[in-house]
Amino acid sequence: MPYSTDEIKRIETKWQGIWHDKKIFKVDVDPKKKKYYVLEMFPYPSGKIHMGHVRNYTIADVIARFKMMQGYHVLHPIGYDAFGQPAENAAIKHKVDPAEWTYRCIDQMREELKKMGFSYDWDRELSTCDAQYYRWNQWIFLKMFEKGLAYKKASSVNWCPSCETTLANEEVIQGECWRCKSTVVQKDLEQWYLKITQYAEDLFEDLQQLNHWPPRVITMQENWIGKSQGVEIYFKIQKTGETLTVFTTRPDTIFGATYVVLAPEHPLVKKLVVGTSHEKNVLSFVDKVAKESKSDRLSGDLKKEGIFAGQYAINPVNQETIPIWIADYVLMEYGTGAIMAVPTHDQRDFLFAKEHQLPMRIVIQDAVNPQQRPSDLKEAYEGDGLQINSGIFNGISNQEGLKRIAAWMEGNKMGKIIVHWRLRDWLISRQRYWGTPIPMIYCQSCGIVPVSEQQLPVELPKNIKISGQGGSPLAQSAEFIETTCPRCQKPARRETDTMATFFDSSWYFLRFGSANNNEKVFDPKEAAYWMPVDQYIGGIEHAILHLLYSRFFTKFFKDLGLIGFSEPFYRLLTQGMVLKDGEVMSKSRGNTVDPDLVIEKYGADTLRLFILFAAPPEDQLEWNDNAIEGSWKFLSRVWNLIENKYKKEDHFVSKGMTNAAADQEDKSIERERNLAIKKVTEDISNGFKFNTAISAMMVLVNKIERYQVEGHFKQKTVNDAIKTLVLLLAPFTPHVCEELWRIMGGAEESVARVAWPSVDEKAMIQDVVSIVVQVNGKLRGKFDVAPDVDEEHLKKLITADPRIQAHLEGKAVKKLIVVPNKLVNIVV
RNA sequence: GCCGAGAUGGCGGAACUGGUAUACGCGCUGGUCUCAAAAACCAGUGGUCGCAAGGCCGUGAGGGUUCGAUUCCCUCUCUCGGCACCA
Repeated sequence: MPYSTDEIKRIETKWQGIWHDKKIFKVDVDPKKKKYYVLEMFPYPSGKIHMGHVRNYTIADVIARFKMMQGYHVLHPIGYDAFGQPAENAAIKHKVDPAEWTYRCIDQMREELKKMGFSYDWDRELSTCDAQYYRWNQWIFLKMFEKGLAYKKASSVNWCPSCETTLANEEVIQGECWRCKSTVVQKDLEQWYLKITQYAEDLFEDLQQLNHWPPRVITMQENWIGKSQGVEIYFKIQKTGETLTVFTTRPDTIFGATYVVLAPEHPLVKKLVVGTSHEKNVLSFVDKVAKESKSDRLSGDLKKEGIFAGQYAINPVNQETIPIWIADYVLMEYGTGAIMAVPTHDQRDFLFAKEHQLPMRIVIQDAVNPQQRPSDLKEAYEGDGLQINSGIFNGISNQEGLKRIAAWMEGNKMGKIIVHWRLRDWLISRQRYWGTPIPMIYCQSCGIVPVSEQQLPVELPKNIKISGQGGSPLAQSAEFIETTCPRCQKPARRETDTMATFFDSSWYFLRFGSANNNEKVFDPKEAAYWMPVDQYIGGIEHAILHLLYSRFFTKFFKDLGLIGFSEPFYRLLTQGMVLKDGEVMSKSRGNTVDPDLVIEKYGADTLRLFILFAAPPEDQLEWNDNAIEGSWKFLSRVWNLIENKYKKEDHFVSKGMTNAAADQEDKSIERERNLAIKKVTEDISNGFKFNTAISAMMVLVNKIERYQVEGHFKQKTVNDAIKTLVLLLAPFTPHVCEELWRIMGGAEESVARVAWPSVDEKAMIQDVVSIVVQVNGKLRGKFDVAPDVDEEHLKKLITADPRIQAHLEGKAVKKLIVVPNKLVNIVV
């Protein structure tokens, strides 16, 4: 049978059926076996898979199948991150029920995944929109509430005017909604938060353990959590005696503070100016800043505007009276919303002070370019030096001053040493329908009361009109809202907001271990066996959001005593994007390639092979309609190898060769076979270099074909080489390999259960090695010699060669460098 | 501005701890087969000079270390990604 589209379809359908029916990839806890948990970031069920999914899941599948063949007990599950806005948008557009729409999409998605031949344990499939899943979201929320980690507060929040809902800080990218790119505005609302900041220290410190994560993801998380060590300093307002707290990371410069600045939103601003001659101007300035959007304020020319508040503060270290200003370059969200300004040693303060002719004082002496007068400074000096004008601290280095001044201030109650985190608490309530109802009840007499665990799940009501016109859709349903208070049994109302969908995905990896358990969120014993995830694979776009939240939840579960580890993902691979014509594939650009059409034309195996071969997994991958033909051709050549060259009977084939020459050929194939095993195994194990692993298999095929042409070999040796090839290739292109394995008489019910081939080091030893000869570092010749030949002999051999002699003519040999079995360099 | 990653043929990409640069594939050129085409197979394919043998140049640019540098060090250019009035 020739390798054809029809044949491929038959084979792929056949084996997908067998894997499914015989549950080849089903696993359960087995303490006797060594486990391996491979997980890909589960998809949002849009109904169609795209090339990004194909790449992500193919990478995961090769790893899963490779580990299975290596004898690991592999957990490789799949599910659907099924709550979220697209279902609501579809509901508005097509007038369908979001649940119906979502489940239909899931059905389509499942079919597409099956067509790719992924090795999932389908018995563990889950969807976050199932009540059997989201009831555990609610359970976790109640636990967090119980521990004081879930709380409600009124605050200025991020609001997306187009999605009509609140957003977490992590969902605002450069001032825009991560989903729809609308400009995010600030609104004052009362919302539910998770106290992720309580874990800031752990989330930051434990990054050190994640040695198998891409460094850039670590860096991104470090930046996001944003640790800064500093001091809170207490200034007194001269007139009222009230305390004004500022935050600084440079306590060594405190003696150079010549004014303080408040953010326009700072609560003290109004108090300072009320009833004074400054009131009108200050309030109108505050008003003006408030009208600028956050993104306007952060971008643009960074012009610093400000106004004098008409009041003075007292510097606690020297009792100096300095003016209080209000300026837009100080942000209410960071630190205390107030700073001490040291224009000589902070460039922003410097520019502001110049603009408004505020005083300056140098307190750190630049050793290279020492300045005495602030007026000589062209810019702030932010480097190290000796303390001057700093009272009892004069003469010490500022690095020393940093510690001693901080400790001294703390000792004298002028301030407090603290760590400030950039990370904010996670706003999780959303004014949307298609999500997990927050299990809270508002009672007139008891206040905010949690739903009791026994009453979970709080089911999402059906038949809700979704207009997209704002307000929580659940508020429409009287039947949903009206309930009784679990505490006093009086009539009460339910919370109508739903949870951010990132809540759902923050713990699904634990649920996969106990996917069908209806008694518990997950079974601690199963979690102890399967977790942590050995290899997680997904897109870089989740470097902060999902990965940070998942780490937070894991730490929370550990504190609950449900698990014994604090990091969920041992190893992380972030795959590169799939590009077409140099741009990211996207519907809006109209440059997508539908995986379904590619499967239709070439089959899943060819698609898998191409996507693994075209680039290393972490790099961007340029889709190429021509190049995929190469993958098809390769599989066709492998196929023909078995059709044409694999023979059941082992017999000696030699066409006019001496036995010695035939043995030589025979040895050579065996060597190539072992080289391929070694290369493929190492490439998968060390960094998932699938592209070079595939090229090694191509090399083996080239070699086998060449030996065939010459016709000198023992059949058994060639058969072995072909069998090995099929096993090595099986994780990459499983359908065709299952079929070939069966044709060759493989006994196991699936090639996935056959042991991965091992390397015979002895078979790789060569009788001759090629020695490269250089003269002055330039390649001048090659010699085949016996391994470990002695230097004198080698020298004689080389210098006797006329080609080498030509390059040595009339020159004295200065030096001879010999790298054993590799190279000789003659220096003249 | 700060941090991180990178730059290799016409293209995607290889190159172990410094040791034959361009593996493997795509494309291209020529050939075999065919009435023809497709497919398949074979050969060639960094630039340049040369009839040839062979020489010279060549991994973003410039310098350095070394017998020898894509690999190590310094300076610079460009590309991509992240963060960014963070006190």
